[in-house]
Amino acid sequence: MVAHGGGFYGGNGANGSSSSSSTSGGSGGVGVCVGIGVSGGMAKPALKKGPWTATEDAILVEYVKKQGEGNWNAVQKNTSLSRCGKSCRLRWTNHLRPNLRKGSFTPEEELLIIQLHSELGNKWARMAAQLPGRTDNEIKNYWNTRIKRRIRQGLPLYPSKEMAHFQGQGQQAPSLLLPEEPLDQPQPVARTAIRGRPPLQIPTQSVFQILGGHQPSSQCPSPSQTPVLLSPQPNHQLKTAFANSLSLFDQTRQISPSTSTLPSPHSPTTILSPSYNDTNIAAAAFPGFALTASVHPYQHHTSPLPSPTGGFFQFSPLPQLLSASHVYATPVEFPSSQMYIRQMQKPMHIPQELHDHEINLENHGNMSMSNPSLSESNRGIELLEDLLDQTNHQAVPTNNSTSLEQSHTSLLNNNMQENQEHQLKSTDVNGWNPDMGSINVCEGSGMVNNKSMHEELSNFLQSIGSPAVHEEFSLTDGLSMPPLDFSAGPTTSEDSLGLDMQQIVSLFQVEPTASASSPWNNLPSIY
DNA sequence: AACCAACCCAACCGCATCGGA
DNA sequence: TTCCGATGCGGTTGGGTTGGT
Repeated sequence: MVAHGGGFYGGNGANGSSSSSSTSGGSGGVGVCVGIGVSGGMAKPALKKGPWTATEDAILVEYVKKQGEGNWNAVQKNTSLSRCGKSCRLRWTNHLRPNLRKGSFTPEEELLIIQLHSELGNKWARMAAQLPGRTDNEIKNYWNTRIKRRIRQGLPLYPSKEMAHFQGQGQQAPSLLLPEEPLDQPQPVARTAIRGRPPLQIPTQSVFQILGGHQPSSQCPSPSQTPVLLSPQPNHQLKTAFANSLSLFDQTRQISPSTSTLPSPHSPTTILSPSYNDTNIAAAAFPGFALTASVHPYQHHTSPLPSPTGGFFQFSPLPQLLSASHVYATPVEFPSSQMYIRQMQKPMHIPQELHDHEINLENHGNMSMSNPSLSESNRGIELLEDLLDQTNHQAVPTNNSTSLEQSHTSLLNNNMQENQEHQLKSTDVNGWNPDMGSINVCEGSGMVNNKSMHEELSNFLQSIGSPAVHEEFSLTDGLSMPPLDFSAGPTTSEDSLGLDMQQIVSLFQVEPTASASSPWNNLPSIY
């Protein structure tokens, strides 16, 4: 092997580009050998490429039976096989090793893949480790074809059936709420009549374009220093709505009714660009939506951290406007791991006046909704879709704001103000809504996989003054840890709770009063 | 039947990491 | 500490297959 000048497949790039084109045509990959076959003056069997034959498989299987796995480069030395070690290893792991599961993925496997991908991103090998008998290549191929199709069809990455499944299992759901749709089946793009209210995915760069500001030049280390400058343009209100959402990325921004009011459309407004602080959560209020994640380019994994060079922002429907209870999850970076802060949302009571108001707005907007409680979010969807349309048509914001858009932005303003008023009404003297439900902090599936990680998680939660964890930790090594008990409550200041503060404020749309030094002092008795 | 586009998937490629000398 | 081979991983390629027209 060494004698070959250190090269797999001949050790140079020369034959790389031609690759399998030379091998394929023939049935069974007969006899096309590419690669450097000569080293020094001594002729060596050329390294074969392309599809494996049954004979080759048999040789490799026999070899592994005798010698065991590993030392793949020795295969060529010790057998008649003219395959490089790399190729042997690949063939073995992907096709020949025992206990491989062949055939299409089961629905359970598909769900697991989706869940794992939401947590791990494109970590195919790690995903494969949790799917017995499946290879990383298989999973990768499955995901890539599935993703390509869904993107082409304009569908979100994670169908809601998976969400329902995770909720039913008490498992961790990805941070996305999605429309009802058959798993992995082609569907037409739904531009209107959205019943399930899908999240919307809007290219990151387009968002920054729409905002008319600068996008962060790099993701790290501190793009939060870069302000986004909003210029006053006809669609200023729309942009401001976005800006308000994006600004909630930044935990230094004070969330209060005064700061969340719309700025004058005649003056530029500076907001802070998304912060990349680890403890920050991207759960920003938008009428009927929340900015729940950004999806990184090429990796397809969600994160609270927007990627300035690609990917897209994801807006999900706010759960409190849904008719049934929903799990609303937001990923947050956690030391050495990932975890979720999950809100177990009780069914939210929607006051009659708000309900009526929504109906009025619908009538005013000539909208026909079968479910009044969804109307606000549907307007949000249309707003966002309009924006998406803009970006899809390469329309950097110009002066031609449509009447529809004006109507939308008007409704947007009304709704935001109405929402605020309603929130202030329904919260207690300290600004906390007793109907908010509980917050559980729990691990991402498969991430807290041993006792030490559990302890690490425990320490972390204590350090941020987290409330008690109600759920048991199911560890992947079969152990089950008792719920973490922080019933003594937080001991830290509001500052160290910034992470939770912002999420709570935006998720529950409540406004802590300035005098409430520590929101945990006023949490519902469920804690 | 022929054509074409989309899909599937095995295999390849480049790079990163690990570990031993 | 450096070098280098072995291994692992993720992205990409391209031929075969399938389904629609």
